[in-house]
Amino acid sequence: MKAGQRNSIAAELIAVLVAVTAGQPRVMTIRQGKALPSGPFELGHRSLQSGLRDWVEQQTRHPLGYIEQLYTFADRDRAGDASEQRVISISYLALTREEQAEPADKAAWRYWYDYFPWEDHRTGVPSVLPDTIVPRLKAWADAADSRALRHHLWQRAAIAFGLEDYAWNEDLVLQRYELLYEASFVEEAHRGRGADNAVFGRAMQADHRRILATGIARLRAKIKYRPVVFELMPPTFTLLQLQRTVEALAGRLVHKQNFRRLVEQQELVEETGALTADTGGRPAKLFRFRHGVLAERATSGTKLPLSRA
Amino acid sequence: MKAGQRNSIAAELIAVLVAVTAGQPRVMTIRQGKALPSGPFELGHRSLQSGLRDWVEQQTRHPLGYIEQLYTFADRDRAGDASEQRVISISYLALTREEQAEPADKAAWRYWYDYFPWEDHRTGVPSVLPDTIVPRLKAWADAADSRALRHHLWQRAAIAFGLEDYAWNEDLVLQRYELLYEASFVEEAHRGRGADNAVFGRAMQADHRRILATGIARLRAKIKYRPVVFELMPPTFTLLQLQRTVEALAGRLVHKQNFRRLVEQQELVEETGALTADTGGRPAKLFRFRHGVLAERATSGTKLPLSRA
DNA sequence: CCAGTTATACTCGTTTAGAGCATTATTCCC
DNA sequence: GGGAATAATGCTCTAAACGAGTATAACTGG
Repeated sequence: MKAGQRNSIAAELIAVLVAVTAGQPRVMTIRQGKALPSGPFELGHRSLQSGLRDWVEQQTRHPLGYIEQLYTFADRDRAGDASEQRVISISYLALTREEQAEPADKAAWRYWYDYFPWEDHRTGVPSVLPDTIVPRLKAWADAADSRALRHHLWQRAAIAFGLEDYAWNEDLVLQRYELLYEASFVEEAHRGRGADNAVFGRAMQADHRRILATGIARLRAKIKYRPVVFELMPPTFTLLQLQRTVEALAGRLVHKQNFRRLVEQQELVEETGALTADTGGRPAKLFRFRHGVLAERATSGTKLPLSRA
Repeated sequence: MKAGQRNSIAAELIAVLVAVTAGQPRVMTIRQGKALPSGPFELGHRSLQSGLRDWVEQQTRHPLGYIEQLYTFADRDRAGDASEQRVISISYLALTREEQAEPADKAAWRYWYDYFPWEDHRTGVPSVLPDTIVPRLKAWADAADSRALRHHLWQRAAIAFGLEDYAWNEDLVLQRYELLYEASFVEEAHRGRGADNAVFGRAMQADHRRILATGIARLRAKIKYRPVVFELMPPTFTLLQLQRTVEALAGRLVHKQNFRRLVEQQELVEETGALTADTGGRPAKLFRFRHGVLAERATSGTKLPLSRA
């Protein structure tokens, strides 16, 4: 059978475009922050990636740098309507430096923790977690029918949110979002019926927030073994700037001395010779990314010296 | 714009279905081992995964267990013809135990090292590497125009194949295949013009061998941090059987005592109480996978205690 | 009984990772 | 000019993880 003739299938390209500015991670959005840049894949596109570039650059006037594929899905219940038209969504993670140029149209950079307030642990555990999310998750789990199910749900919550004896794991962004979705604590879970989205983060259209969660999770995992942070850095930077960027992405603080040790012993950077006329404190050496590492090491990378407890 | 109407797009689902039997890794194929199981995604399918299951089970009569997405692509030069029809290929990695039932039709399990003879280092470096591949790569690199390019190509070869001061890295399956492709050392690179495929492994149709390489690379990387090996194991097994399976996938041997230490201290398995009436040697305890770990640990996993040099 | 084979227990030295202390070099403010 | 505050940077300590090796136990087949 010659495929495609009997099938009305369209492909949609979606980008999670990330930049870190002034120590804050941001994501490019359109429609008042309610959607990620996206557009249909068309016959004229050379490849999926070039199609993505076309759309994003058109919608946001911002060029894409590093790109990596996230996930492809086509679940029937996505659009809500069981129409004849079937859409395959192909999502990407893109990293860039925030440019001077004004984004086009309604495109705008948004702080990503506006969408996931419970994910930023840099200044300690966000109060919304112990105050609201955890008690509600507990109540939700307790409301389950069987004893086994109650235990199972609470177990999942404990792992995802670092409760009981489990430590907080910053990589579980997607699991946390999905748990909140399952428990109907995010607006997307009950469209139109209205929920207090103030507490559970800013909502997005369709499943864009889930895709964003996927992107954040991937990026948090990846910075630990691949030198991708540098895609987000300016040409030269101090080690503290680099550290702040990593911390912004990971949503948690790292041990400064150990971070330096790691970066230097892995020879990820080289001195430029210059110093910064910095904000308060002793002047810092300026570094640049040592591009050689990309060639030398197909493997290993930047492990985060995260704290134990 | 309502997408899809102006575009004639079809989606194809492709599976890299892996099993390990008698210490040998195998992949499910159709058409005399020249193709991976695949089929079009259709409107009737509930999701991409369920569509994949339908096709593979129909073509091979073998049920799929664990499934994970590999990659989605739609490069224009794939099919060779620049036709009006555009195909998006979505590939998956699937793990299973080889079943008793005869595969349907022309479906058959094939040793995956038949396709990549240079990837099996369990009994030492395959002779094809020093005897043929390396000299030819050297000649290929030396034939480049500029001095810079010569150095660059040889550098890439050295990293990918563990030459010069670089150690062999079993995860670089895809990089190695692509290098051989670039150098026109695999049959796929010059379709119809005929090459000695005996040396450079069995060829496959279209880019199926590249997809297989992607699957192997993913699996080799994944067994190091996630307990996915158990998807390939029978319900109970000895630690040596487990080790042999890991070694079959990784294409290299591991240190037996350290492997046991790792598996046990991570509490991946539990004793069944039974022993094996084994082949020669002292009887071994039988273990089963401790399914609890899947719930307990969303992160971390089974690092391989690989040898240094 | 012996050779061969596998299972299993332990030890040793090196490397890595988390944590903390100490010192140096600036700016800001009084 | 003298702190206080802020950063940068150098160094040590400890525990865990990792690669490697030794030793011993339990079985099979001749």
